[in-house]
Amino acid sequence: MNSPRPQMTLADIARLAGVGSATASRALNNDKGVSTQTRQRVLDIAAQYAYVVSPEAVRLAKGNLGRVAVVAPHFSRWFFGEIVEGIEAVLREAGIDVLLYFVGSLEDRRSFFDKLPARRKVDAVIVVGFPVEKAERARLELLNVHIVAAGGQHAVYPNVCIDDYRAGRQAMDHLLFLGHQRIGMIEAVDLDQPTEPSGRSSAYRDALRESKLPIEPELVVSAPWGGEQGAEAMDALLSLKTPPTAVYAHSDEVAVGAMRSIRRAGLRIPEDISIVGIDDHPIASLMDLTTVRQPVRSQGELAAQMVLTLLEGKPLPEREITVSTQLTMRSTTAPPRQNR
Amino acid sequence: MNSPRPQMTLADIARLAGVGSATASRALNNDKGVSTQTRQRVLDIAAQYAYVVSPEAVRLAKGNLGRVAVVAPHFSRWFFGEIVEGIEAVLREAGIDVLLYFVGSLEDRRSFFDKLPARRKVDAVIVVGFPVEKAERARLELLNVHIVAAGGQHAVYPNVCIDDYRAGRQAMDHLLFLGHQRIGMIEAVDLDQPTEPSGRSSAYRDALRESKLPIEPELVVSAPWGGEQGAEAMDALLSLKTPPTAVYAHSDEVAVGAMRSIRRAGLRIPEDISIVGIDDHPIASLMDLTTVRQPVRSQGELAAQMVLTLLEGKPLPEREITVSTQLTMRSTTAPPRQNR
DNA sequence: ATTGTATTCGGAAGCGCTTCCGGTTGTTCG
DNA sequence: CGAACAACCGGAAGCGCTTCCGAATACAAT
Repeated sequence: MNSPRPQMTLADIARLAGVGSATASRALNNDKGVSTQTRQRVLDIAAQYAYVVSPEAVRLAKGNLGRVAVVAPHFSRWFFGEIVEGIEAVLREAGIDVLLYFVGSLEDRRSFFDKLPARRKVDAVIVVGFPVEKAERARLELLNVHIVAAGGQHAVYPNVCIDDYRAGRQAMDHLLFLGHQRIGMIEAVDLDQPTEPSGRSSAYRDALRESKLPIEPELVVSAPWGGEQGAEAMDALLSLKTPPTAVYAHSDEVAVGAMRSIRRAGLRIPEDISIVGIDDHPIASLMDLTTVRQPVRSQGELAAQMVLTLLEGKPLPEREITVSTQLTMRSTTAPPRQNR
Repeated sequence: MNSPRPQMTLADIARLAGVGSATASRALNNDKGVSTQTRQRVLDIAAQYAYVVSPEAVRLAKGNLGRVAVVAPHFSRWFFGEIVEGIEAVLREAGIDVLLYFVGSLEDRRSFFDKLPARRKVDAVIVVGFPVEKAERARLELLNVHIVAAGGQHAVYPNVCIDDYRAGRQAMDHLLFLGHQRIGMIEAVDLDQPTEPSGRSSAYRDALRESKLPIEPELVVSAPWGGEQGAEAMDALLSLKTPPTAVYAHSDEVAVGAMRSIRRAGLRIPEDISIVGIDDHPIASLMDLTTVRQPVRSQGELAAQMVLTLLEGKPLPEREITVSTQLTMRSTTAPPRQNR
């Protein structure tokens, strides 16, 4: 099936073309110092024998790697896939290979950070969507590699992300503006990742405080990212003696889950309960969900570009890029019943 | 910031440990033929100086690559992300690196298949979710690499996928069993990919035919994968003089889009119109969508395992693996109005 | 004491490429 | 016509590792 046809080497091509290996190399790499005819001859021979270079040898000789690692906790979630697409697109453009590391569980992470230094495989690593722990940072520094974070604030490294606090405020202020007084929050947390207090949460409290509204602990429930979890959280909110008239969810997926609970409880959206999410996940538009849009793909692209300039040895124009978010009103939010 | 601390080489470690480079190599690789003390000494020195091997050199010397490419048209769509997760998990387990190639547009594809052979970078490639064209196949064969297809039927190469026809029948038979007589189909197509007649479509016609129901062309509309497109397609169906009482969509995303159209048209699901999708996308559960479930992650895992056995030079126990699908009934399907 | 067998180790030859450096040509200018 | 210079090319030295092979030492068997 797979004929192990002997791979030709540069030396073979050189010999066949009747030139030295140095010349062959120059011809193939489009370096100067080779006459047009010689170059053509080499190229022809190479094409004829389907010559392909050995990237290992090239890299060994040149001393660079041309590879960057992308580390993320998931890929099946839209946000991550989208961001990785962005990264891949610009990196490939630059001729750099993208190595994928999927580190879902804490255990995976640990093993990733342990083994990484053992194999000097990449020029840089892009960490997508989770904070890097102290110990992990130490490992990373060991191998003398550039690090960039995308889609997760991370002051330690150059990073690109949204302003979580601002996004949260956009959502909350919208609800407040509509006249809601009793607003619930479904706080998204990640069990597997070391979690830091999110700006999305403090935005909730600040907004309430500024509106002179009480902050009632029973109105905030937390749930892992994900629709099912959002649904459960919403069930909790719904079982309150006096449920909220509006809900602010940390993500669209969570919000959509919550919507199912509301629907199943026989309540209508937005007549009985308003709901707003964050992300502008494709599903948001399909569900007519009001949300705070964040550009995801470009976060990936920007992070990749940072890596590129870092790789060129240039300084970063700015260590932290914050991409802007905007409220996208659809039809899951409306003034509370009594105000209509 | 990034101290370009000189990287130690094997030779350095060997010298420091007072042994030959051969011995150092053996010690580090846990080969036999090294006394315990010597080995320990080398290991200590290596640890102390944070020695990391150069994978290029190792590969050059050993002659193998240890890398496989995963090629997919998207990553932000759940199906692809999930399948890639599966692949990555088993390949990493085996110590193999996963290179990512995202080939959304036709153009991307072309350039991918053109350049791939120019850099003998991988031992195998896994093609996810799209058929490989003739010309591309030729390129692939050129570089003497294993090829496996996942999530897309592809008789040419070893592959793992679902039985599209069967899945379609499961959906259609369900609708038919409920008593629907006028069933629409939203056929998903991919503009950027060479498309082959899908088993999902022939299932529709066969099912109708077997039930002695007429096949009306106006009842089938096609749309690119994606919610918005599904919504538009549904609009078309809705604008028929007599719209269908049930709709079979080729994917959940399309189905969910269609649901929005139905909802916006003031119709109720399933009372006025039933709808069934394929995939069991997480969103399906959130929308209470009846669908035909396919195991996605395991398709990725199985494909990766195929690659592994291929890489070991063993023959494949079976060239084609078909994973089974099952109807998952939720609440978007019910008997048509008049039959209740 | 001698021969034999294991065990441990180091030298050195690659792996396939890039690149420095010096040698040949061919051209141009004084 | 000779010198100066450019353009082109080949030999060979790495790049950092693995691995073959032979040397050295140790220890058991004769």
